[in-house]
Formats: sequence, C-alpha cells, structure tokens
Amino acid sequence: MSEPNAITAEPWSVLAPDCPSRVIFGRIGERWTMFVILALSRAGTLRFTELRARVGEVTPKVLTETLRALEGDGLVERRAFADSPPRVEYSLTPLGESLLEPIGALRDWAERHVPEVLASRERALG
Amino acid sequence: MSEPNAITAEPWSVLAPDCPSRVIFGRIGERWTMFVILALSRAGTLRFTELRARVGEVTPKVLTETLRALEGDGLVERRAFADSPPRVEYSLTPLGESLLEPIGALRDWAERHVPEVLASRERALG
DNA sequence: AACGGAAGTTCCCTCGGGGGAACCGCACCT
DNA sequence: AGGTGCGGTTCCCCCGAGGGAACTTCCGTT
Repeated sequence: MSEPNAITAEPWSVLAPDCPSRVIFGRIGERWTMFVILALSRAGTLRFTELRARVGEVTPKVLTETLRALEGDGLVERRAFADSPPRVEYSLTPLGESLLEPIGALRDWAERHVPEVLASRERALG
Repeated sequence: MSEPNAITAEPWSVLAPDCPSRVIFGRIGERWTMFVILALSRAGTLRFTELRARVGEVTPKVLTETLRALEGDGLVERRAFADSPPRVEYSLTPLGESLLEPIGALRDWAERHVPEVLASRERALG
C-alpha cells in the first residue's frame, strides 16, 4: 500500500480498516458527503441553514452527522460565533480543498463515460 | 475551488438519480467494488474462485452480485466456457480500464494525505 | 458409485445508515 | 410574555446491503 505508483499495491491490503483507499472511499461514499463538499467548494463559506438549503432534502440530524464526520477528518472547518442569533460557518480546510482535484478527475470521467454506463445498464435489464 | 476547472456544475444537480457523479460514486462506494477492480487491474484476468481468494472474506453470493453489477455497468467482462469443470473468466473492459486513471488519482491523494486524516480523527476522539 | 471441484443459487437473518418528527436553549423583538 | 430564527439534539423506526450456511448442476476422476 506504500508503493509509489497508483494501482500497484496488493489489493488485499485494502481490507485493512486503516487502508488509505478504504478510509477515503468510505467517507466520500456516504450519502451526503459529496453534496456538502461540492456546495462548500462553490460557496467558500456557508452557514448551517444555507447548507441545508443547498444540499436538498437532508434532515438536520444527518447534516450534522456529515459535518461532524468531515470536521473530524480535518476536511471541513467549523467556526462558531458567540452572536445572537447563533452563527456557525463551515468551509473547506486546505486539506479539504486539496481533495477537490482527484474528485474532479473522477467527476470528469463520470461526465464523459456515464452515458456508456447507463446504456450498458439498460441493455443488461432489457 | 469554484475556479473554472473541475467542480463547476451546480451541486444540487447531483441530487438527480442519473447524475454522473451519483452513478459513479454510488458504484465505487459499494463494499467490494474497489477490491474487484483493483484485483482485476493487477491480474488482468481472473476466475471466480481466484477472485474470491484475492478479495478476501467475500461470500460467493456477494461476489456474484458485485460482478453482475460491474458487468451490467460495462466495466467488467464475463466470459464463460463450456468446459468441464466450468470455467468463467473475468476481466476489465476498456471502459473499466479507463476508470483506473481517476481512481488512481484518488488513491494517490489517499496515500499522501490519509495520515493527516487519521491523525485528525484521533484528535477528534481524544 | 462415491467424490470432488467450479461456479454459482437459495433462504434466512442481522445490523446500521439514514430518515421523520419533535424538542431545546438562547437571545433578541414587540 | 409570547413569538421567532438559529443551530442543533433526541428518540424512534425502517429498509436494504451485506453476511452465513447449505444446496445445486455438470462433468470427470478414482
């Protein structure tokens, strides 16, 4: 897993719970993670309710969980102000922003090739 | 980055069930998908039981489901021979192989930055 | 005639991610 | 003294991915 090149490590290493790929794919595979990251990447900084509005039908509980997880991973920063009404601002950390590049690569692939994937799915079902 | 490169589409578009990012992240986020792709990328071609052995503790049922899903997406090819004992070979399609590049980018990011993520997690719990 | 291996299939169960709905503390406003 | 907006929390439930374990079919081997 510590080999220099991309897909060269032994696949079974990925079974370890702290395998880098498991950690990252596990996180970004969660239901709302991508929405939050993409929303923050566009807006820069958002408050809780702004995030709710942008992300869609997420419930406050789940949004809180998602944000706490990303904060725990050091990908999102949470700044609370002692104002009234309370104000909390979320933004990507530098680490979080550095993740945008590889995510973008996957996104680009998706944009280009998902039509093929969807066509293949339909063929498989038809 | 809201810069004109990677992450430019509206985030809420991602809510649509056929949004490219949802399709792809949904698939590679599944439990065994990455193991199968990585194993095939290393070996080129593998039979069912070889795959079982490499991927680890996966049960035959779940491995079958995973392979059928990837086959349905056009990412994996399944070739069955009328031999006896039966022989079935799995390999990546060209489409599946083209996915290795963006996955590799994410993998590289993971290799480089997961120590930070894990350190952050430990801080968050301690 | 029994055995074994390949490639699954079938049935049943468990576990937890995710969702719904309601509640909470605070400080203003009026 | 009641209402409002913010940023959550609490409790409860449901569904489906994933797992366990046994069974199956087809043939060749011993």
